[in-house]
Amino acid sequence: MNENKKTIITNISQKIFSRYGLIKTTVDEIAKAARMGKATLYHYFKSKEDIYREVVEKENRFLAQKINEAIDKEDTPKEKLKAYITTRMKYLNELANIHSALTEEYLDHYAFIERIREKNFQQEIKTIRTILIDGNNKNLFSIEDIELTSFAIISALKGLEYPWSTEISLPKIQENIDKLLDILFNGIVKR
Amino acid sequence: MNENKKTIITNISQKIFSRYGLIKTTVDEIAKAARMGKATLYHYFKSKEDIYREVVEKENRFLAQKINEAIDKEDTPKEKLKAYITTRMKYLNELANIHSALTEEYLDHYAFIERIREKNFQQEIKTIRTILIDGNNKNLFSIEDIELTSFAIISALKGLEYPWSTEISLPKIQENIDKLLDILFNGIVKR
DNA sequence: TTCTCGACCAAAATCGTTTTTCGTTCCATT
DNA sequence: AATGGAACGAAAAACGATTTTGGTCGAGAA
Repeated sequence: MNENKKTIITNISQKIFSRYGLIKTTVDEIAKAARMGKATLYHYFKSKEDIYREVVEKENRFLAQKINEAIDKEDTPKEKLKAYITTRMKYLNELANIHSALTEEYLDHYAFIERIREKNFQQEIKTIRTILIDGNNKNLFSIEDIELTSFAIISALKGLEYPWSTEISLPKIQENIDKLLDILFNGIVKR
Repeated sequence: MNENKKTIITNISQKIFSRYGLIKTTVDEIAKAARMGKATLYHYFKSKEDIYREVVEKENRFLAQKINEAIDKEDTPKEKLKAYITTRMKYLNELANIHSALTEEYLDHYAFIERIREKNFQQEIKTIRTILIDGNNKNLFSIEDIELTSFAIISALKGLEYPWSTEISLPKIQENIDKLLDILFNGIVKR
């Protein structure tokens, strides 16, 4: 099995899927862009869906890697959490396929999309939990139910990813993130 | 102008729009259900879209009223905020038209839907701000930037409304709301 | 004068049929 | 084992005819 060919196909189809999505992209298009016959694609992949799954999983791994790198650069759990959300949003904007996979309704009925969403979610839970446990251990946080708190924080952060308001400038988005993190850390109740 | 007829049309069409949505509902259907001729509907309303706008705005007013009633019943800003999110979610589940108006992509390009979304959002901002100011005045909260904090809290609460996770039981949803509110109030940083 | 509604109009949607496209496989060749 | 042009069959798109639907007209009743 030629892993190099598989990688070529993945890289090339990644770009085309980014631009046109799963439906509008044709196998013929991918084959031509990769300078191969269509049958060759089927030598390396099970189906068109399989190519797309590989592309989305690749971007999900890349996203996780970038998030982990950003978190590892910080010392305090506070900075880690901040790095987490900032990096996640930055790369979700860049990685069109994983972004689509997580948000587009037309992909809802694909089983593999469901698995990727679950995986991405478990990655989120794990990452947040790790940061919270670290915060508790360093006596900076005071969290009793780590699991529930992780879940609640992810809910809150989802509100940042969801395109619910149309007229928010980019500076305001960063201000919003900063303030939300401030509230999540310190709360609004007087100390 | 017979306000009673207008009300009859609005109430009847509200039920039909709830069930079938804007597209699948026909003017003929509404006319028959209201026991009127089609032309009569056009005597009271500008267009089909105009009837739908009236229905959605009616539900939005009702939602606001229910939220205000729930908030007024509480004494503390904490309880008010809790009542706010609980009541909002409860009634958004019941009021199919305003719920659709706020969330359905196929309605995105209607100007009146944009205005309703903006109005609903301003209502949210105003309600949250009022609660936060009350909290500050009672020396319970310690908020410097009311506007930004309102905005950030709304972001966080949006994460609860967004159907981002598929396998959440109803009890878990309530737990999640409670924990998120706890975090918003007290933060996770050790006090 | 206001309100009502059946008939009508034009545009949009639906339908059945035909044509084209596309995901996948076949099979000969390298 | 890997390759790729051709072929296959199902699905999607295109097409033209027909039906449906949003909205209006104009006569009549209240």
